[in-house]
Amino acid sequence: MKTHDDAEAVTDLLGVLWRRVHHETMQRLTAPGITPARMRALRFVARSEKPVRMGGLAERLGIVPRSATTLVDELSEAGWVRRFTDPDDRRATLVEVTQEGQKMLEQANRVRRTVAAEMLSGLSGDELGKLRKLLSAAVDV
Amino acid sequence: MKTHDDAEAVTDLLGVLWRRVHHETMQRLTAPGITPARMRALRFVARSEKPVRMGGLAERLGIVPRSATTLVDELSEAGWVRRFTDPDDRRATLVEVTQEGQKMLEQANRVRRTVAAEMLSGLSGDELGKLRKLLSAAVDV
DNA sequence: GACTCACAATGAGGTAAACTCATTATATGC
DNA sequence: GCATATAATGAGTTTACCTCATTGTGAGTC
Repeated sequence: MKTHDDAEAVTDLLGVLWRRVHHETMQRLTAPGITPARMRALRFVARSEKPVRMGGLAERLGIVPRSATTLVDELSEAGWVRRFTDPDDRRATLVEVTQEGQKMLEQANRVRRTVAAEMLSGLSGDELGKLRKLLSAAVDV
Repeated sequence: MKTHDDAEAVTDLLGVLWRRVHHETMQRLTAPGITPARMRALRFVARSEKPVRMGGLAERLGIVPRSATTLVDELSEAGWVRRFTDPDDRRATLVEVTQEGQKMLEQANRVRRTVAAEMLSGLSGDELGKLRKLLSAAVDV
């Protein structure tokens, strides 16, 4: 069954590539407290115009709410985000990026972009675009 | 820079997909002691005709030798592989799969294939083949 | 044959990034 | 006014890696 073989191979390759990107990024992000997961969370918070709810963040990141709590704890500890209770629903907590967070994000993004580009340098710009499309399609099942 | 954007997006998507596959596999592999990483190691050992050295296993899996030691500890604990000293180089340790290991691998492979296929069900067989090719190219830089 | 250097594996300890289960505070439908 | 649902979090665990230091073995040199 060719399709099954391909699916298996793809999942293996995903793991290999993902670990590689993760590891290389960790090597280069020397500033204390920066990790790929935190950056991803910070990026999402920073991109949102309105403050985001914890739950929304978790969903967007594809993790369980409890994990988002820890993530935001860490970002907040570092001074990159601020937490406050939603006045319209006091059960909820909202998160927004700080100026410091904005600044550090820009720095870190340069590293991240470089690593990503290097890791995928075996592909042409065209292939990269195709890869992105295919992965997007796979994610949005 | 379109290429950089694509590269960034791709690395994010890799993470999302990889975690999804990982998590779903863990949910279904009910037999105790099975994890994706162990399966991957076991698969490599089982596929090799000759017993493999620890170092070779590590290299193949893309991890440091010390991590392979732990992995083999676990597989061996579960009775799926056997360790013995290489008679030709007494510094080295060789690993080979046991019958039990073979049996469990076949079982687990069914789950694995199913999960992989489901996770990637948004793609046609053709797209899957393309995705595999692109990822292979990216990995073999 | 002893010495130095390299290599293979592993002990000890650490980190990142998730997870589950149980709990507390708040909202909402009946 | 009460049962039920939802939001976040405390406590504890798991997976899958990592580095650094150590031990045992092999190989080249003098």
